[in-house]
Amino acid sequence: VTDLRQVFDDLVRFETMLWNEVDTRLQKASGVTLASLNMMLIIDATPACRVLDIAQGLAITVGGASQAVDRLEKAGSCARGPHPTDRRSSIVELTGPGRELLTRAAPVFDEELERLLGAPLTGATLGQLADSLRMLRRSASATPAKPQ
Amino acid sequence: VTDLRQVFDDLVRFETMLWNEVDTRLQKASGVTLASLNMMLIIDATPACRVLDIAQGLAITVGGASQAVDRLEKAGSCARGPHPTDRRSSIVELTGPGRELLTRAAPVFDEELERLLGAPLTGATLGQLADSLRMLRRSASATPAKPQ
DNA sequence: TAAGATTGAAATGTCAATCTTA
DNA sequence: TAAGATTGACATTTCAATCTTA
Repeated sequence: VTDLRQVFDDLVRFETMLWNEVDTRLQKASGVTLASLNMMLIIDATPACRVLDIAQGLAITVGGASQAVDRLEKAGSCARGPHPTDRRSSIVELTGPGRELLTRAAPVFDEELERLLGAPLTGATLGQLADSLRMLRRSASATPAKPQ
Repeated sequence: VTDLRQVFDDLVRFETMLWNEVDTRLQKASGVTLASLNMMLIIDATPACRVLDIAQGLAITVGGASQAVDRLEKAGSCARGPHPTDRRSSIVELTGPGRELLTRAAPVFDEELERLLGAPLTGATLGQLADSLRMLRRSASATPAKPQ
């Protein structure tokens, strides 16, 4: 049988190393943090993106997402606008400079992912890993400790 | 070909959800944070454990590990003692209450791992996941962005 | 000089309380 | 009442500077 503690350990430690290395490289090459890039990718991919959508996309709390938007907005990479049908919400959009930054940083991001995630595994093994992680994520989303 | 951004996303988000759910359950059931439990497991498993060993085991910086030991020591779960051959170092050991806490919290930890990691996957799939993560972790350790 | 460790400041997340609008 | 969002207090990590000993 598989040692679940070992799997947990390898998962958490690899995620930490992966995040830190990509983040370091990204800041040196493009001046963006990985957290910012991640958020910009979500904003870019979500039509009429709300703060709540960012929170769910990043798997962080709404409060944390609101503060993250503050920082990205202060940096000039995104802006809040009025929501057309719900005045409790704002629409978060990338600014011109934000879009530029995203265009510049994305290739660096992809290079690092290839180096740390793609290169060490064969195509078939990587495909199995992708399937397992997608399954685990969906399963965890469906079975929260705090229901509702 | 596999979408590496999607793999990265699923990996990071699942890790976040897994960590937060296990942490919440652990605090309610045993009054320990997952960060503390993780550190106590390393201290328990490492003979003559130094702060540096904890940093490497958790994949965090030495500064962060030093502060983490401060907190665990303040909580009464571990203690620094003199290193027998190197006076720059300390030896970190679990106290009696720390060992008790570890004994009480470990089963809760294992239950949560089974629920969120073991149950959603078949035995064979889980075994492949374990192999891939071990490989990726070793690979990332061997190819740091900052050499040495 | 280098290695192990500590410290303070800055960044980023959680949580709980609160505000506004559905 | 509930949902979306904001805010302030707190926790934990990184980074850089510093201290002590090899």
